[in-house]
Amino acid sequence: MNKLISIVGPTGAGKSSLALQLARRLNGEVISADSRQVYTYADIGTNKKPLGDSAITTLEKHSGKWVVNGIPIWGYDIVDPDQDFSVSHFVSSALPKVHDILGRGKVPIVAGGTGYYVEALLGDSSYSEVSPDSELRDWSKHQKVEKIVEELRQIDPIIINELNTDALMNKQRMVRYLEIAQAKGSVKNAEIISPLKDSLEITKIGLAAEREFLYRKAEAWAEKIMQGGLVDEVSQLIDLGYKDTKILSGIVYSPVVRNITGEISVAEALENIKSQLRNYIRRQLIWFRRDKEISWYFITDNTFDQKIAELLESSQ
RNA sequence: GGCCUGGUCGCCAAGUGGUAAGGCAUGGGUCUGCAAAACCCUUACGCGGGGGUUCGAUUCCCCCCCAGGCCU
Repeated sequence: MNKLISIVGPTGAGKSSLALQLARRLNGEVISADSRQVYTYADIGTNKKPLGDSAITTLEKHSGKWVVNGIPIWGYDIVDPDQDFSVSHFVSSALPKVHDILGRGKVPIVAGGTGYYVEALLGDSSYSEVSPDSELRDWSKHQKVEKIVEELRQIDPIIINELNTDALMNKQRMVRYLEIAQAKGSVKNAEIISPLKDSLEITKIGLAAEREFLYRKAEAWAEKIMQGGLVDEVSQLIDLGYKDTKILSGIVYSPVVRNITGEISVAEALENIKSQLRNYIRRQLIWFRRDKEISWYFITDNTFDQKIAELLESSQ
């Protein structure tokens, strides 16, 4: 059975560098599972381009992949910032890549912090390919969740019973379910589960550390990119006309935009970025906690290198 | 030395003589195309300290402490 390795964990835990190491050792190629690294022109704020990483000796950018130290990393620069991108796009792009890599006799190494993307690709989480219905979405803006839920109940009462109360209060998700139900008759009908889980031997590696350590590391990174090119990157994105895109309204980027437009100071922007990163790390840890198949490695453990070495031995 | 204002959860901050809003942060959680998203839940037997009045005070009175401002 063919092998696939996945590496997950919160930002800053070192997923990419471990992925590169494993790729070199095992004759593999990396697939990035990150909802922000797919965008062109967003290199520093997404950490595609780590600042001051001496381990990186060569770096070539191509559309859809970068080649770092001779190792291909797929999933970078797939689309421009003004284009739609979502789980389904990710799986459509990554799944063929997995087969492609296997077909060349190499090992696919999926590394990323977007838990939903990783799970959808591996088959641990379902998704659907129903396209957004802009009319429905516009209409829903002026509706209450209850109204959306009622509409959904008319079409698909079964799903309503299966949903928990948290979901029923989440308008964004209810609109999506209604969208799917309207297109397919029921939410269940649209369910897609990736087949990878059953056709590959998957090794899941989780990288983690103490909360405080991760927070401090993320804060240090924030300071580094703030001084080292993030502002220029954001200015460039704005100049290219991408001011109102998803990437610029997300964490790390939005405070910089607000600083550039004069709403907040540099210091405030930095604090904002740090606080958003801490929050993000927390949510990532909560997400990955669910998957009991993940073997966790603590990067602060002084036997970390040794344990990784043992892992490499066993996966040869 | 005198006068004034203020001292409420980690931070910001409402408020009442009848038993402490809210925001942020924190922590937990949900997850079928926005997932670095969206949403849900969670946090002060306590309102600077000590007396007093009262059936009852965080809220009223007295003293003290602290912070800021002003005056001599």
